Amino acid sequence: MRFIFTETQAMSNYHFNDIEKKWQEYWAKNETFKASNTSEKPKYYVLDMFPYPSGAGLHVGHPLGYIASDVYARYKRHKGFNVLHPMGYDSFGLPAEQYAIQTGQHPAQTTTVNIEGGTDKQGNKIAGYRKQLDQIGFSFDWSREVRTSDPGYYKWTQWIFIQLFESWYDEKANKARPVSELIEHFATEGNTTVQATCDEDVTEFSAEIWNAYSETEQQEVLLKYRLTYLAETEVNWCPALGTVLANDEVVNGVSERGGHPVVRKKMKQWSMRITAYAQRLLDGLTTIDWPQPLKDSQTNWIGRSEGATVSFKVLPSGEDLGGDFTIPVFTTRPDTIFGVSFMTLAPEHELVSKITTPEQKAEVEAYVEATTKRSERERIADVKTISGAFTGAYAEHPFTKEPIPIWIGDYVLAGYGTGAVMSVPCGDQRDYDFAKHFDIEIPNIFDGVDISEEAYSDKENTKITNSDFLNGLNYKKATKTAIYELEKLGAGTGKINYRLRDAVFSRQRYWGEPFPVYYKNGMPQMIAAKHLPLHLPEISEYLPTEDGQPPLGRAENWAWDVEKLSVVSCELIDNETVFPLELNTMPGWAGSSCYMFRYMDPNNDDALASKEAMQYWENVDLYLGGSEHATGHLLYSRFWVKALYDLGHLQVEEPFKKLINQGMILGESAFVHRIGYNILFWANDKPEGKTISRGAHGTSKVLTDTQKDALSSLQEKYRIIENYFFSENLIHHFKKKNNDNEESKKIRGAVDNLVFKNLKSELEEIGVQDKVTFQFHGLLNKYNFYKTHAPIEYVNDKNVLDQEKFKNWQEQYNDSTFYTDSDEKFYVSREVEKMSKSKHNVVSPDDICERFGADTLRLYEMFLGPLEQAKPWSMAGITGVHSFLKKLWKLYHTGNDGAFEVSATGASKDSLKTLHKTIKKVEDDIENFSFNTSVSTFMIAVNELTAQKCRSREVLESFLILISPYAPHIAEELWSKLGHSASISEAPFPKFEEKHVKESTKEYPISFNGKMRFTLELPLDLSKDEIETAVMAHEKTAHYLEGRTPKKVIVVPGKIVNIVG
RNA sequence: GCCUUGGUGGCGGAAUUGGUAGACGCGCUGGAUUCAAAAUCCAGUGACUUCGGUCGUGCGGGUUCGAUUCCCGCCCAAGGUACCA
Repeated sequence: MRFIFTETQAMSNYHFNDIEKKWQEYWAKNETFKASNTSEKPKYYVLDMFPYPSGAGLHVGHPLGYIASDVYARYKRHKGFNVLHPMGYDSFGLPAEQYAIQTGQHPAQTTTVNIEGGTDKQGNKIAGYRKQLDQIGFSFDWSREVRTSDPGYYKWTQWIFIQLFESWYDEKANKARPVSELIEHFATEGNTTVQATCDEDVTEFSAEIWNAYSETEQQEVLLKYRLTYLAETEVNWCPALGTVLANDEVVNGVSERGGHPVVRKKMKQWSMRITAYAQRLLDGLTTIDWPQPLKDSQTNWIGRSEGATVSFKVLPSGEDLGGDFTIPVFTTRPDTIFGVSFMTLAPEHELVSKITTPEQKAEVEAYVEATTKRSERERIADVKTISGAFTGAYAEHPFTKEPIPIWIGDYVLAGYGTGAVMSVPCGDQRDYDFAKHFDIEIPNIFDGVDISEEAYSDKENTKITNSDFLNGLNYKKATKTAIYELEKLGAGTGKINYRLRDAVFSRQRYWGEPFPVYYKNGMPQMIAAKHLPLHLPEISEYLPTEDGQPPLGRAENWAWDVEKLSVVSCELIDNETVFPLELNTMPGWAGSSCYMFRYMDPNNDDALASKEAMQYWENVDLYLGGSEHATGHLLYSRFWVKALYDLGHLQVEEPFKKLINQGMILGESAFVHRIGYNILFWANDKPEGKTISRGAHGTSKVLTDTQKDALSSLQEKYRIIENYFFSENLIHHFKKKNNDNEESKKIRGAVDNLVFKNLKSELEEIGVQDKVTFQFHGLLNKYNFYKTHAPIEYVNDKNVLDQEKFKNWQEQYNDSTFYTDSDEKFYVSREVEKMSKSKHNVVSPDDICERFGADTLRLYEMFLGPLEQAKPWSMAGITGVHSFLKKLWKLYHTGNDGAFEVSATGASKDSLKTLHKTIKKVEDDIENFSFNTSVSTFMIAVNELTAQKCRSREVLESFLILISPYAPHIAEELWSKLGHSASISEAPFPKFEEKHVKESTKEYPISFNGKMRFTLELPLDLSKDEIETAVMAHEKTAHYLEGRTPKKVIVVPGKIVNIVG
C-alpha cells in the first residue's frame, strides 16, 4: 500500500528538473528560436546588453534583464512577430588581462573557459556562461552568437576604425565625408573654404602651399581633420606599475593596487572626434524612446552652452616677457565682462610656464606639481578646499584696458573649454570663493544686488550696472550687446560650446582589439581592409615593457611588411618596407558600439552585415541594460552609428529605438568584526602628551633608534588584533555611548587582557619597561573597529556564521577565536552592496535552478520588484513562487491519483471572468514592463481557478499561453499534455473580451470628511443623485453623521462617495 | 560638489488619471493532517486602543471635499561623474 501511495504521488508531482531539461533539449534540437532574415511576419528585435564573461560566472543579478527581455521576446512571438533575440559576449576586457598577469594564462584561454566551461590552470571548475544561460531557458538564437575577441568579429571593429580614419566632418553638409574628398579640396582650394570639425591649431593654407607640402606634412595636416586622430591627452600615469589607470583605480593620488604614486601625464593617443556629432547626438535624443533620466544624463554629458569666446592679451611684464600671448576663454556670461577682476588658468595650461614671473616661479611650480597628484574628479568634487597661485602676470581687459591678474587654480580643468576662465567673482560662486580666499577685488556689476555674502548667479532678474555700454540692460540684451562689441573689437565672438570632449581611444593594454595601424615616418598608416583581421600577437608576459611601453611592445612579431602584406618580426623593421605596428589596443567600448548590426548577419565575411539583413532588421526595437552605460557605451554607440550612416554603411541613424534600464540586483554582504587598539607611548623624558609617533620620529634621548622602531611596530601590531572576532551584537553594544553592559565587558575583557598581558613582557624584551609610559584605558576612541567580508555561503538566513567553515576558508583564519553572543552563536552584520566576487556575496543561479527550477528562478526574479529599480537579493520568498508553480501544476492534475485532467465542457462564468481579467492585466503589464505585478496576477488567477474547481480546457489552455513567456518549461509540458505536438512558443496570444469582466454593481466606499467608514454595494448604472439618495438613506450614514447636516456630498460614479460636514 | 533615482508593515513590494493605503508573496501566530517530520490545507496578522475609535506611506509645510500620488523646503540611501564593463 505504502509503495503504491508514493508512486502515485510521484506521478502527480511537478518534476521541474526533468521537465526543464526535456524542453531545453527540444528547443535546441528543433531550433525553435532561430530567427529568419526573411519572413512574412513583422519583425521585432529584442537585444540585451551582452555580458563580459568573467571567471566568477553568472550571478543572479545578470539574468534579471535577460529574463525580462526573454519574457518580452516570447510575448512578441505569441503576438505574431518574427523575433530576433540574440546573445553574445563582450569578451575583451581588463579582468581577463589582470588574471593573465597574475597567473600567466592567456586571456583567450581563460575567456573561452569562462564561456564554454572547463577547468582553469588553478584547478577551479568553471561552469561557463553558456551552460548557465542555457539552464535558465532563454529563447536566444544561439546560431548568431558573437564574441568581440573573436578575430572574425574584431575584423569589423578594425574595419570601422579605418572608416573613421578615412573620414572628416563637413560642417556645411553636416555629415561625415571621405578624406579623399578633402584632399581634392585642399589641392584645388586650400583649406580656407572648408568648414570642418578639426583641431584648434590648424593654420590656413592655399592650394599652392598644400601641393608643396611633403607627404608627411600633408598627413600631419589631415590628421587634424580625421574622425579618429592622434593627439596628446592627459592620463593617470602610474610609473611604478608602468601603466595608465582609470580614475576609479586611483584613490587619494595613489594606485588602488599597491598604493603607488600616480601623476597626470600627457601621452600621444588615438582620439575619436565625437565632438563633431555633439549637436546631432543631442537632436537625436528627441527621436528615441528612452527613459528620461538616461536622456538627461546624455544631455548633461554633451553639455551644450551658448556664450562667447573672449581673447585676453597678456600684458608684458618683467624682462623676458614678450607680451605676444593671448588667452582665449569661453564664457556663458559675456554680459558680466565688466565684472572680471582676475583670470584663472588650469595649472596644466600651456601658457603657465611662459607667463609666470621669476618671483612667482617657485610658488607656481610647486602648485602645478601638487595639482598633478589630484585626480580630475577630486578637483571637481572638492569645492571646500580653495587653492591656487598667482603667476605674477597680467592680462588686459578688452574694454577697460585695465590690467587683470592671472592666477592658476585647480578648479579649472585643462580639458574643459579652453582651460582658462575669465573670473567674475560677483556672478560665479567658485570665482567668488577664490577671490575671497586670495583677497582679490570683487566688483559688483549687478544693480541693487547685495554680494557681500555670496555671488549672484541669477540670470532672469539681472540688471547690469558699472559696465559702460551695458548699463541698464538685462541678461539677454547685455549678452547680445557684449558679443556685438567684442566682435567689433576683434576680441571675441559668439560661440556654442559643448562640454563633451573627444573620446580617448587608446589603451595601454594587451587584451583588446589591435589597431590596424603601422607608422611610417612617425605618421600612422592604415592596413588595407582586405588584409584584416590583424590578429592580436602572442606575448610572453602581459605586463608593460620595462621602458614603459604597452604590453604589445613585448611581441616579437609585430611589424608590418608593406611588400609581403603581412605581420613580420620586429627585427626586420627598416622603415623602408617594414614598419612598426601600433602598440596600443582599443578600449572596451570599441567592440560593443556596433555589435547589434553584426547579429543581423553574424557570419558574413564581406561586410559587417549584408544590406538585405540590415534593411529587414533596421535597428533594435527594444534594448535592455543597466543605466550605468548611459554616457559610455550608449553615447559612443550612437556616435559610431551616425558616422557609419553618414558614410553610407548603415541605413539607420540610431541604434536603439526603445530602451529600458534594468536595476541592479544587489548582494547582501556579511561582515565579521575585529577590534584594534590605539596604544600611545611616551618617553619618560618627554612632557606628557608628546607621544612617540609612528615611524619613531620621537626626539627622546633615553631611547635608542632601535627601541623607537620596536615601539612603533608594537603599536602597529595592536592596531588591529588579528584572529579575534566578535559577534555583531557585542560590537553593537560596545559602540554605544554608555557601554557599561555585559557585552562590552566581554569585549574589554578579551582585548584588554590580551594586550595588557603581553605588552608588559614585550616592553621588557625591548628593554624600555622603565623608560616609557603607555596610555591604556577603555576610552572608546582608543579602539579601532574593523570589518571584513565573510563568504555569504558560510552564513545562514539568521545571520549565524559557521565558524568552522570560516576558519578553514583561508589559512590566516585557521587560529581564529570567536566571541559569541549570549546564545553561543556568532552573528555577522549585513550590508547591501553590489554583487561581486571580491565582496564574497555572489549568489549563483545554478543552485536555484537545481533546487527550485528555472521557471521558479524566472518568476522569482520578475516577482522581486520593478525591473528598473535596484533591489537586494534575498532567498526569502522564493518558496512562495515555487509553491505557486506547484499549485499551477495541480490545477491541471485533478484526476484520480493526481492524473492529468481537463474537460471539454464549457467554462463557468466565474472562470471566464478570471481568465479575461488576467489576459487584460498581463497584457497591460508586459507592454508597460511591469513584470512583478504580472506574477501577482498569475497567483491570484491560479488561486481563483483552483477555488472554482475549473477544469475547462478552453480556460486552462489560454491561461498556459499567458504564463508561457514567464515560465516556459512548465507551459510547454502542460501544453503537450493538452495534446499539442508543436511548441507553445508561437501559439497566438488569447484575445481579451470585455463582456466576460463587465460588472453590474460597485462596492462604493463611503467616506466622511475623506475617511472611509463603510462600503455599500450599488448598481453601476445609478445616477449621481440616485447614489446620493441611497447613501443618505442608509442607516450607517446617520450613525457617522452623529446628527450633523452634511455641507456637501461628493459623488464620483463608479469611484467614491465623500460626505463633508 | 554636480546629475539621476529611490524612501510605504517584521521583509520584497501593490495602489495604472488625486478617490477603500498595505493587493500578491515571505515571515510570524493558531489550527487540521501525521507515530513524527517535511509537504499540504484552513484562519489570523500595520501600530495603539477605554473596542467608541485614534494614528499611520522619510521629515516640515502647502493646495484639495479627499494626497503614497500635485507644489515648496529639508534629511537619508543608491547609481553615474569621461581608462571597470
